[in-house]
Amino acid sequence: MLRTHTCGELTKANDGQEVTLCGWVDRIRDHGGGVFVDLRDRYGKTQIVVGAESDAAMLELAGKLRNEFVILAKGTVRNRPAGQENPKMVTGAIEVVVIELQVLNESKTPPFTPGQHELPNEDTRLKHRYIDLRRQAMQDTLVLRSRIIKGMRDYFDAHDFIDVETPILGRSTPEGARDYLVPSRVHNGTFYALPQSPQIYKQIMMIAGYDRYIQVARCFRDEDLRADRQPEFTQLDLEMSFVDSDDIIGMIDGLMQKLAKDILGLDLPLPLPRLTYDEAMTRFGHDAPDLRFGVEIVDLTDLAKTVEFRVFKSVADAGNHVRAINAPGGAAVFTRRKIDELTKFVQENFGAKGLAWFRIEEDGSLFSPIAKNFTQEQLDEIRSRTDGKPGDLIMIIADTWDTSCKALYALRKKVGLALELYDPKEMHFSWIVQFPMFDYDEEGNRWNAMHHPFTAPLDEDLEKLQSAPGDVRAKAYDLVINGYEAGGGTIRIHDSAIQSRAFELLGLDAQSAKERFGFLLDALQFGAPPHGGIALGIDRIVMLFGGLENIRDCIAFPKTQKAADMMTEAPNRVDVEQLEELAIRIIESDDEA
RNA sequence: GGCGCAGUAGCUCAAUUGGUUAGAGUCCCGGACUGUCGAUCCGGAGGUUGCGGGUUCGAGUCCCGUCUGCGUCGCCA
Repeated sequence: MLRTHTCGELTKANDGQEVTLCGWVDRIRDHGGGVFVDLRDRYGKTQIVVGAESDAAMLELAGKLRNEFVILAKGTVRNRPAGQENPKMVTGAIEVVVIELQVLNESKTPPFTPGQHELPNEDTRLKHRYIDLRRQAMQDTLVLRSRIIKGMRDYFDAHDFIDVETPILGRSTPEGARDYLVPSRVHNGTFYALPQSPQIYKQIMMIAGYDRYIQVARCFRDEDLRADRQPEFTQLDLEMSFVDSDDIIGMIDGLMQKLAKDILGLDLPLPLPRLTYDEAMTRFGHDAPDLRFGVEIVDLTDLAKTVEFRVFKSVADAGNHVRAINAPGGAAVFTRRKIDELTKFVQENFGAKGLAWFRIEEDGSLFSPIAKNFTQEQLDEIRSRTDGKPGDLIMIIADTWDTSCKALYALRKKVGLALELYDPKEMHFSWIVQFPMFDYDEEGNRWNAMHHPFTAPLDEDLEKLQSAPGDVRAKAYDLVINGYEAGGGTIRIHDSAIQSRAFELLGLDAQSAKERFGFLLDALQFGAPPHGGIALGIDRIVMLFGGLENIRDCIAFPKTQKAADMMTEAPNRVDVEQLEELAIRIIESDDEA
């Protein structure tokens, strides 16, 4: 090692010691006769001094240092003169008086510096990611990520799980998300698919008798990005045999308790709270609600049937829904203009027909442009059902179930944020369980698997597979943290009769099921144990534990919204020779339609 | 694919109703200075206002198109 210490560890205890530090020049304060340099590595910063003790040559060299030069400084640790300590620095009690100074490497003037106060725009950060990754915040996050993954591995190792790698080059099973495809050279005209998850492999590991499997698995989905979604992401993939839902949930409960304690110092009481899917949709309009605050949805459909107001009455009579949320103290924050914006927002994003609202005045009366359409009794009823208090704002969506859920969920999120109804540092863990097994595809006129086609139904719902598929609930569970889906899993079907029935409902005949999943269906017939598992989104968990707002900040080299890497400029065009070997021809489209 | 926000000096931003030579801080270059820690002081350099059209006597500003980044809806079994 060129160095004897890092830049984050020297204290008064090292006074008088001769040390050698290596690092990057973070900042220079040049007084002519004396130069102060903050030297930085990933452990911290230490002030080094070239001053009276130094000869002219070293002073000249120090004067030539610039931001992000890589230097080696050999010197003596010395307590700083009285009054010159810097309490903001961990090493602020000491400084290193330089005896020998070497420039290990110069740096071009960087487009931005890791220590600068205003963060550059994201494209600049992504293009020069090596500079961005020098920032304290990025380093903290990558260390956090490493600790979380190690915590997971330690926990599962202690519970007898084994870590198995599954293929990256796999078979395309076109269902769900789009695949990333890799052309085969040996078999021209055929393609591998990158895994959307190791789902099928881990089930086969159960059939093979490795009853506790984990993997830190890279997954790929060729779909559009979001702040919390990357095309390439990492999940903690897990599968267990001889288990039911409670066993998987319990295992992950234990993991979350450990991580919360080790990483955040939080004591999580177990079991983590569980909500059924129906409950979540009814109370919050979403299957991953943010439970750090209340503001639950109140159903006013029955009341709406009795009112004169045609907008409400017609919706209710048509079998649709009139539902409300109450923004506590929202009247002051959501002005008429803000409400107009919210109305436009729910109309444009969710196709809602409108947004009705009531403001509760100081005297308890309800003010609204539509108030004249209601009797006093009806107004009182609206107020009491929504638990309205003076200063509150009641927002009502009259629409289909689906639209009212989406609009009210989105409004609830905005209300929680705008009214600061929760502490941003708070963490709330919960499970959403008993998802519907299928949802109906109106356009395709058929049932779709809500999770995947191997998900097992609840035992008590088995007979409804014949009579009422839409009412069948699945042995499925999602882990929700602060309104984000942090993981999801299911118990799998290991009974071939039930599996056949599920395929039938999904419109897959025996022949096409065999074509698509033949190898798994075969394997399931050779002694498949009852099994199930879960996948936890590691990037999202890092984001949530780190209190961050987007997933790119949790990944060393993330992709942009158009799935590009700004640093390497991937994806890129390749040589004609490469394409020829793969028997691939590019069709250039010159029309913009 | 839809909707929205943004793009001006290396970086972060400003520029009145469309008006004359596009400014500031920082960075960079040169100089001064031994106790700074967002050092200070003096001087200097630095611009295809993302790109392409259009309107106008005149466009950073208005219009059309396009590219890039971000947010979001669709999408993500």
